[in-house]
Amino acid sequence: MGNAVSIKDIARKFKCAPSTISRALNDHPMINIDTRKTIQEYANKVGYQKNTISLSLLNKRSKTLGVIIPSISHYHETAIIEGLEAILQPEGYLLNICVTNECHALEKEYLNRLVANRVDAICISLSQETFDHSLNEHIDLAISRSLPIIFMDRFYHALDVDRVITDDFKGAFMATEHLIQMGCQRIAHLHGPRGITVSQQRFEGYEACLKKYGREVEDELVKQVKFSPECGLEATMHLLDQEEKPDGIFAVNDEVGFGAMKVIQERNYKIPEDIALVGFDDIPLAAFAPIALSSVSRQSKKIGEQSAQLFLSKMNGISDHQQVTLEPELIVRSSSQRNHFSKI
Amino acid sequence: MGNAVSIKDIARKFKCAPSTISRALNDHPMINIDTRKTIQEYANKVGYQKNTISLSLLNKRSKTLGVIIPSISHYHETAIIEGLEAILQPEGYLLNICVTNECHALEKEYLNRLVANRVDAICISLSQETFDHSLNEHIDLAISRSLPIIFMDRFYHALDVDRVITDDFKGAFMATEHLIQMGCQRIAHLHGPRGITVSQQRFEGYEACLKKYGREVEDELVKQVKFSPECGLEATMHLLDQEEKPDGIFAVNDEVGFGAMKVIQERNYKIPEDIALVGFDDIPLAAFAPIALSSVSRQSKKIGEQSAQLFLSKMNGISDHQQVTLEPELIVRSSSQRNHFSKI
DNA sequence: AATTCAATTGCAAACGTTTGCGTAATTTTT
DNA sequence: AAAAATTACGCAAACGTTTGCAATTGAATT
Repeated sequence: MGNAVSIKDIARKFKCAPSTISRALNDHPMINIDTRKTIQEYANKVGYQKNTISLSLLNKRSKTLGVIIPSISHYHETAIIEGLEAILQPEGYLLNICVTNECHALEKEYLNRLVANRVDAICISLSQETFDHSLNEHIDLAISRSLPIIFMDRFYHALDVDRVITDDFKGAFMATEHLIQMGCQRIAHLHGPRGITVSQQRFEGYEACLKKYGREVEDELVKQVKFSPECGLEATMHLLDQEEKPDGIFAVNDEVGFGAMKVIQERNYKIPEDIALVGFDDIPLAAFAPIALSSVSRQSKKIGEQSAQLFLSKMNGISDHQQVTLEPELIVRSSSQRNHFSKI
Repeated sequence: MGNAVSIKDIARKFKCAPSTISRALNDHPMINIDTRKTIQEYANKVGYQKNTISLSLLNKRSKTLGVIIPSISHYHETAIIEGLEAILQPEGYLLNICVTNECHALEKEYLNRLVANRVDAICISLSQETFDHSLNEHIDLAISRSLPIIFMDRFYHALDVDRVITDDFKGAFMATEHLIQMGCQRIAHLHGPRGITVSQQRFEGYEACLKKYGREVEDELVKQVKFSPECGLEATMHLLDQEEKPDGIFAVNDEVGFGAMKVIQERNYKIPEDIALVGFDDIPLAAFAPIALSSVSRQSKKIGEQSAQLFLSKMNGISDHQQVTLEPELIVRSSSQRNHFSKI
């Protein structure tokens, strides 16, 4: 790439100043119309392409958005990226995507690298470690330098920030209430990893709903899992090993729900008659689970879109902080749809 | 971000030349050790951070890899990204990820944007449209400017390129042969979209294997689908509507396999006894399908890793083209594992 | 005391582009 | 014909950093 043709090269060719070439290529009326055309044609012929880097240096705008996410292996995260791209591609932006694997050190490293690269803003979903130990100095530092930071999915301790989240509490509440309405008496919860806001929020929604219907959270009905089908399977196995089994399960996400379903069927329990099951995220395969899996959609793509919009408004100089909360949607499928309804 | 502190700012503070600051910060022995320490401490205090953009301009190296992929919603693509990051993060690189949605115009637009941004190389998986219509000028142009282009997954018409692919032909052959060995007599294929190399390769592997065992491809046993469970379901429905039904199905990928499985079960056929089923990609949920889905692993993460390695070797000045072909692996699960074996 | 040498630091160019201002050359106005 | 206005272009600085070379200082050697 050392041989890329520059404005200076063209200027040499035409024996004129680089500024003339620059103006000609930008169709500046100050330059004679014929000169303009000639230069444009030549530039076209030799495949001249503007060097964005020098422009970034000059304008202090890189036309790039940094994206930091803890993982990229689930539907939710890829849908967010799709949402970001859908809005930002037409605006000429590029995405620098960094995956932290829930590791704080990596998050910090990536944040620094993005700042050094002078991205115009950063959309970030905090890592679990950052959350667990409140290791926020790197974030605070970035904010203090007035680099726009947009939080996605996970709350941040400070209040005056920009963020786009789904109301996970409400989603979990809806899922649990649905199970109650389907007549479930003992509703278990497959709880996500500690320290992640969504895990906490979903548990609280589950808890609040039980309370509303005069029930208590029973510790033996709450199992902690990672976001994988294997973990869902194992935890559900333990649930089924208890003498008093659950007749409804609310899984922290669909992958976990898949795992739960597997072991429930292996043990020859009927879904939803014996055990009704609801997941979270509404992944594309949810409807193709052994029994079509009910799920709470968190509008993942919309999170990306809204974050992108928020970013654009920042770029347009809107400085007051915005906090967008999206409504979850309960998608009822066979895994929880019972024909006899609750007596409640 | 207009307020970021620069080397010039520090130079003003110390009433010395920017070059001195630069050398001090880089621990250059030419600078007095005490001066060095003082400057470094000060820089640290005010949170100085090197501006990578100016360095990119100077070095003609942006420490960024452009990644162009047709989609990001499947396991395969996200695993590739994970592989790229795993290798390139420690080397200080960032990834500019662009999703084309199989659209040629977008691919071209993104390619230009990446070139303008002077990425050090581009890892690309060509869009379907680019393939269908051989719209390769944008690629050829980039190559002619000696920008390293690494092709992932899909072949490219030219021979002397860098590429990392899985042997899809072989994988498909293995899947089909396995079905034959399981005693299947009428093996259907759910064919991926036209114009995509992997679709073509997998079909050819299927075809070659049938030939090897003295069979012919029957047109009514080959249905074309998009990479979604919905399409898999619909196509399989048509297969089952025929009077002579298949007793084995090789699906172009696992999502399609999920769709196929759904309708097979709805029609009360037994898997694998009545119909054996094999997918492709070995997605994490494959083992959690209604009947654990046999699949061909294409080592998606390794594609990313190898592409990254190839890229690094390019950066180290190795100019001869490399073509890496990874071996697929057949993972046999319940959806195809029969207890009585073929008489062949 | 004159010379050499080493230790520090500054100067200026370079990367590629834009842009305010100055300056020719040409045309229009008085 | 002189003054004013217009047209078309060049100069130079700026963005932030690095680096070869020159320059300065002071100490060590003759």
